[in-house]
Amino acid sequence: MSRPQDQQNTALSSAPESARPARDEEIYEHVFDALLEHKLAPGTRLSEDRLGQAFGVSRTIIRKVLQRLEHEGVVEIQRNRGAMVAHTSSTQVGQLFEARRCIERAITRNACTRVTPEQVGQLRELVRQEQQALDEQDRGRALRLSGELHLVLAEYCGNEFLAGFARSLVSRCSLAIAQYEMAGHNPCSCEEHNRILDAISSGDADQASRLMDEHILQIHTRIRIREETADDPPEDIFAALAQRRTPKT
Amino acid sequence: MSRPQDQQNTALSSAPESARPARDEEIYEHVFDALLEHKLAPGTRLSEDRLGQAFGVSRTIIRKVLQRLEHEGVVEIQRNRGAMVAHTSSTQVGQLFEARRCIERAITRNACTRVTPEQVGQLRELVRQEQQALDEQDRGRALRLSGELHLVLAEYCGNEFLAGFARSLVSRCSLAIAQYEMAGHNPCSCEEHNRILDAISSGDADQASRLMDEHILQIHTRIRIREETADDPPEDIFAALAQRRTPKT
DNA sequence: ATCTGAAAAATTGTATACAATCTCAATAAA
DNA sequence: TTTATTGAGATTGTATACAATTTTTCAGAT
Repeated sequence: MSRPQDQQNTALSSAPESARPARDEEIYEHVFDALLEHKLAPGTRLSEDRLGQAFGVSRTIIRKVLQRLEHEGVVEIQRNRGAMVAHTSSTQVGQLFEARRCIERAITRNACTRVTPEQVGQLRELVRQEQQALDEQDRGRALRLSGELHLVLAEYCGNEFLAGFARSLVSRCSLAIAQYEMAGHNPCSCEEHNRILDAISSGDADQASRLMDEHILQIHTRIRIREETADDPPEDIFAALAQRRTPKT
Repeated sequence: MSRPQDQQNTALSSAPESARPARDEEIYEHVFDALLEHKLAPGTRLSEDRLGQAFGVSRTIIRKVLQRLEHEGVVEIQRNRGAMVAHTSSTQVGQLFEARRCIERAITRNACTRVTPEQVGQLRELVRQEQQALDEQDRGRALRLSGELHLVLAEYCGNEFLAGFARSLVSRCSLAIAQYEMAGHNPCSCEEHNRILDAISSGDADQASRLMDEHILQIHTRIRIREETADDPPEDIFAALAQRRTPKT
């Protein structure tokens, strides 16, 4: 229905850019970030054709990306019916936060004995950016940065498996928040984040893991169950997806 | 190099079998079980062509299966270089068991308040089969059944996220064991399994989670680090893969 | 004998063709 | 009006063709 292949040839011949950085990985990150910024509401259909068109690749690549997202739990794929942004049942919300508390307590505890002062500095910087985004009313960015703090802390805990699980849970939680959260709530968790970092940098594992536990309970509490299914995305959402987001730092 | 397509046509026209049960899922399970039974050693190359030939499907399907296995951590895929059964570094072994203890303690604790007597019965049955496999010297089967006990218990804990993590960790551990374990060790953990089930069915969460923790430490202790890379699988390994394993019950 | 490099073979990466399935609207029957 | 039905259009499932890359082989030089 449009010119079949031209973009990837263009990229190949005209742009010699330093060692092609794996197209699928790039697309995956675009979509993943969009989810974390609540640009794609739960229930949104992700058509292979339209995504492929938006990014200038064939369905093969899109399929790979969607399968990865499915495995991380942020996308649902039904046989012969395609992919959509995952819904979260109220039962799942409870399980989600229970699992997060279990994992992130352990991560925080580990981090206390392994994290370097330099890493703490990077974490502080993330909180600062989150606060700044909030000041600038950029809610989507603040949300993503908040999630990113948990993700980066997880990477610093010295256990790649726990870190991977945390990644999956944090992004899944972000979707749940998008689905259930009241419109005009109070999203600021910067103060809590800073207190956790205080405890970590002082090496107080009990205190740090306790604060993290309470922090996650706090997030859970902010959610109020409201049955709501999101539908019909704005028409140009896929084209918008292909735009690069604001750089992280 | 051989007849391109014939098998799937055969399946389509001659066998009307009740609602085709998703070919990729089926293949995934074959390979997954083979991994858990130590039929595929770490380092074994998994060629798309050969796997496709063995199962009578195109590379498309095999690719999907391999990507899923990669995401679960039991297969490594390197760009342009294909897939192989995952290696586990000694650092990872430590992280693996640390994560398992964290997750399975929580699972066991939850199970104590949720598991039904009937479910306990099914778990007992698994232990019984494991013991039987050991008696019959069928070590591969015993290994798989041992892992399956942990997997099924995880499903009974009422938290799908923790269950998913446990699944990934248990299979990953199985590979680590295949890679590191001494040849003539003592693999019997049936007694430990039964004691854990005793505690669970009596509803003693503290005791049960403590026993599970010790059990996993025990498995970890049994592993002795030995640098060893497995190579050259027997030639017909892929054909053997396509055979159905012994039914679970 | 060993190393080097280039050609050949094998393997993976991606796009695409066609089949299978689902969606949905238009039509007909109740 | 409501409910079935049917068929066109859209979407996904799978195989396959071809391109890109890696691996292997083998001649030729040192």
